Amino acid sequence: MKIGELAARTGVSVRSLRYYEQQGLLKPVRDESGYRDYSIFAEEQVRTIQLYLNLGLTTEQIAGFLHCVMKNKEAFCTEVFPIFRQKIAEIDAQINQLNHIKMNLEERMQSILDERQRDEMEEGK
Amino acid sequence: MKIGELAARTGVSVRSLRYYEQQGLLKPVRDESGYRDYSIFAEEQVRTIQLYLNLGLTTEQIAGFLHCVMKNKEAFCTEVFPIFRQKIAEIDAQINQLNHIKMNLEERMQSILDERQRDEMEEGK
DNA sequence: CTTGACCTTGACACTAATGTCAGGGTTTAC
DNA sequence: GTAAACCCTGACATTAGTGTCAAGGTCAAG
Repeated sequence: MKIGELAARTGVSVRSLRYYEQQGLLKPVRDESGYRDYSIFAEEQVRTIQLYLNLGLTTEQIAGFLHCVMKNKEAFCTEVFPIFRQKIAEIDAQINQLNHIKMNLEERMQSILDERQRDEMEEGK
Repeated sequence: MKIGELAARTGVSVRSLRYYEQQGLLKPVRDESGYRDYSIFAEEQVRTIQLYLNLGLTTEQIAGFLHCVMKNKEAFCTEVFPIFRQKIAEIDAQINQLNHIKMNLEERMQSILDERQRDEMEEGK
């Protein structure tokens, strides 16, 4: 299957497919004229890549375990667990920071409201 | 005050001070030889800029309300509220997305654990 | 009057995945 | 045999703030 067909089947752009290859995620063979030739497994592989990209993993991280995920041996792929744990820890840290910022912003809004209230009181006295 | 002194006082790099100026956040005058000359108010202004950058606002957003925050009239600056509200909404959306991703990752880890368990059972029977 | 510390502008690098364009080769259908 | 549709590589742009370098002007102390 040529790159255009794979792109059409998966909804992933030709540009991205070439990028995944460059990052070591796909390894199509080349035909006589240099065109990429993808196996039938490439389609599932691309969907898997997209899945993990959407979960916020980088192509580098995905490259670290894609080979065993594709063999349906996720369960015995020792590379998967630490990456998932690390990602979850990152997410927790991000959520914490966002909550801090949100609270800070809310405090600021509240103090503005308080100040307005005070000013209205003073005007009215 | 020249740019180096302002950088030393605030802990913000010379590079960043020039960038803030380019983004319309600072407007130092120039002396005869073209050197930037900052007023004494610039120091507080820079600290304020850093505060809001750390809260995740962009220089463009900060430029939208910095003038009135600096006059200590935050309370009557109509520009502040919608920006804060928008930022809080963005943060909520980000937290939601991160939670979805986290749950997805946890489910995946759990299903790997379950699969391992199943395989161990099968081996042992 | 020279040295070193400071200032100026302009430019490129970084991150990560993707869009897009240019310039050129191949294949397919008519 | 030609035009359309496809493929190739390489390169630059995007975001947003900051680091860093080059090439050069200015200033203060000795």
